[in-house]
Amino acid sequence: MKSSTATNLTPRQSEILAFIRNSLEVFSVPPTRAEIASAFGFASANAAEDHLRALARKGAITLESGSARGIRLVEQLGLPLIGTVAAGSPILAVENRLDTMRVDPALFSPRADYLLRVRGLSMIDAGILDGDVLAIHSTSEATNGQIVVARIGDEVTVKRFKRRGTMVELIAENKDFKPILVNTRNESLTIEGVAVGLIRDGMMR
Amino acid sequence: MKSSTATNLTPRQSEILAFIRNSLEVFSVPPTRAEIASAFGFASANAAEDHLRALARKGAITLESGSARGIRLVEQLGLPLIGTVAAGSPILAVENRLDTMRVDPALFSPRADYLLRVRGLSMIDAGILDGDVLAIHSTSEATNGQIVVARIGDEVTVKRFKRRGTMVELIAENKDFKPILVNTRNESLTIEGVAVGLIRDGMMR
DNA sequence: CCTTTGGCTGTTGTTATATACAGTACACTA
DNA sequence: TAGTGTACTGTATATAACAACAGCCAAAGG
Repeated sequence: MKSSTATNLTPRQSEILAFIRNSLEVFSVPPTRAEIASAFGFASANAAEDHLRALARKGAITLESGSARGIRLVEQLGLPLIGTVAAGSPILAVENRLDTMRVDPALFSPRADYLLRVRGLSMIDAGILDGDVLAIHSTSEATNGQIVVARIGDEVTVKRFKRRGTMVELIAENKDFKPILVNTRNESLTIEGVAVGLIRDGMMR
Repeated sequence: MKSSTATNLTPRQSEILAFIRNSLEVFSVPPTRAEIASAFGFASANAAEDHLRALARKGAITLESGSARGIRLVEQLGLPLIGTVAAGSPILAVENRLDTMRVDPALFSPRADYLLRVRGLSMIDAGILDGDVLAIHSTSEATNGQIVVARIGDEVTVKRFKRRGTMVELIAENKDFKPILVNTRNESLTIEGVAVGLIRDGMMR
């Protein structure tokens, strides 16, 4: 299996990483380039920048472009839980991130971009129960048989995907639900992503 | 007694505080003014600024002036453990902060500014044991009888302070140690601070 | 030998962020 | 009824911070 942290770090890079950890622990903020430089006695903040790039390249951190103190430790990175989707409920925007779950995005293949909690029983025969969290890979491409996150106008739903010509069939995995038929010629249908995994928590409750 | 968190927060202020907590939990970074504003739908980042000031005034957070994302939750604020001082060991600079201990700075009076771990037995008769952590109030003023952090040239030591004219006596609280006599006329002596408290951890080990 | 990589210095442009100031509206209270 | 605090809008500005570019030096490796 072997996922998680790549550790081809040079000694110096490990020191930088440790400093970032320390900064988070002690100040609860990641450091700036200048702070790193001054802590290590660099005359130029760019030395810190280089180290950060190396750490990002090696997968130890991620850098939030343009954001002040935008250093994130991959080891405490998770996937954003974007919202809850039922049959017909509006999806929340990425900005309305509800929570983060500490899950390795690379656990799923293709990699998961965000999580979505499913409400309702419409996918129960696919083993997707009420309250389950779906790992979603963002894409507008779907192939027949995949479970997709689809947006029809303002409404978002999770269904199994089946295309026949210009007709798309969104099939609930529950015999009590009828398939949704969409003619892509005159109705707007957007594929938001495909389900690449599932997480079920709170099983003991 | 009554210290710690003042909770005269308005509902709105509590929401802001909760958002900051959430931001720290989810992104492991405090939010910017703009992020707060956009999360709450404020048209102006200044609304966030005002809330932050109110929260800072009420003691829920502290604001690091001029620093990007310089919001700190008081509830997870602590005192910096600056270094270790023995009789004659060099003190570490504030930048060489070793750790943070979650202790209310206002627990001590006057308030503690940093912590110092003491090595050695030179103050054992004052109840300061090897490994104890002293809470230090930064000041260059000391009165007779106080336990001070004194710097003589490059060396830092913790002793009881006694001034007689231009002579300063730094007295160890251990009969095996002789007092240090400093003539402030020709020797450099700096009072770094006075001990205002003591913390002993690891008593069960 | 040349090339690459790590680890730096030094400089500069852009933008993200903090923060001050002026003003509005509303609720509370002395 | 004037005064105060909360909760904002809107504008403006200084600077903190990111990030790109150009180099230098030493060690490693093919």
